[in-house]
Amino acid sequence: MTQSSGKPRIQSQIRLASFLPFRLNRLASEVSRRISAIYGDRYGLDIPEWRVLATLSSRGTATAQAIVASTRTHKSTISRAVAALTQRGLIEREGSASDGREIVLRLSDKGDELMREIVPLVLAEERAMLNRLPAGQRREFLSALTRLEVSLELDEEEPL
Amino acid sequence: MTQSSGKPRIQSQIRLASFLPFRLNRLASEVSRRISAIYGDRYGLDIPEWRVLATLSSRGTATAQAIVASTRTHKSTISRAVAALTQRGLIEREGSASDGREIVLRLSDKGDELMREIVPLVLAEERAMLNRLPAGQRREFLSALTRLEVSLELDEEEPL
DNA sequence: TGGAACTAGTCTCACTTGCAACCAACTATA
DNA sequence: TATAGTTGGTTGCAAGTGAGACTAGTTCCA
Repeated sequence: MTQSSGKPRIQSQIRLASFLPFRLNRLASEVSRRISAIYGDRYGLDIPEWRVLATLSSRGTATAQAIVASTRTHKSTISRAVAALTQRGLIEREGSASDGREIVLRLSDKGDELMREIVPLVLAEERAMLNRLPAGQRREFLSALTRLEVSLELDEEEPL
Repeated sequence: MTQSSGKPRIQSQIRLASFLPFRLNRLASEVSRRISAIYGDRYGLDIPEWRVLATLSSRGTATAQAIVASTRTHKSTISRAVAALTQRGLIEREGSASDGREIVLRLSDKGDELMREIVPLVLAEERAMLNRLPAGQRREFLSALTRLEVSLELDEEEPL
């Protein structure tokens, strides 16, 4: 009665299994789970902490605000991650000369060593997942991803 | 010093902007945000509630356990969503004849009407996002998604 | 038939995170 | 140089969620 009769003009049933946001969330959380198992279990970092370290590893220095903007993570979350990492001696904070409100962050030697250890493991796991796709499809997938990001304006990030 | 000298054999720097889990999470949350704005703002449903309704709309009836399995959502989350939806009169609970522990769930008339109203809006928004990709790339993207799901074993769902 | 092992669903607890209020420091305008 | 508005960062609070204990009901098998 629901769909076999009458005018099926409008799709009024939905299947979660083929519904884009559901699929993306499920995939993203599985991929994150596998990656964060590396830095989480072995090194006791959570996702926000990892993002801070990765940003600093990539940029050298950054303010909390810059990390907020580039990771699209809430500033209170970043603030807490920064506090925890400082506590553990993995990053260093230094007042900015030009703006007394800002605090410039950088990896400590200890943090830098840690990242040199973790990053190759994490990138290897990322590669292993992407390699489940044949090369052509992998390229297409990544370029579609890029196009969606641009189109949804997710890529507004200051260049390094 | 870090990368311009010596052996760059191993990649020890990371750029979040090109890091798969980061990109997937960001995309998934943006896509979810846009879709859930529809059923959230206008109809006061959260994501777990939406998942329950969508599953029931698609299957007709289901137990909480079946919804847990097919949505990969924690059973306590589903339990709360079911309670809220029952409270609002959108779904009905009926003890199972064959198994006294189970409760069979189905949309109420009110819930069915609601879904007939929401689903076309939601699907239109999903289509609008996918249509930002040209047809060929869209196909490739979706089939890569499927392949990743299979490969990561995310698709173990009972058939309808 | 009488446990032992298992399953469906609820509930409590702890943890994470977003919101929003807040403080301190900066900028612009008069 | 006083004042209003803005911005960087922190913190208290509340909401949402997962882990896991718990209850009730079922299945299995001696």
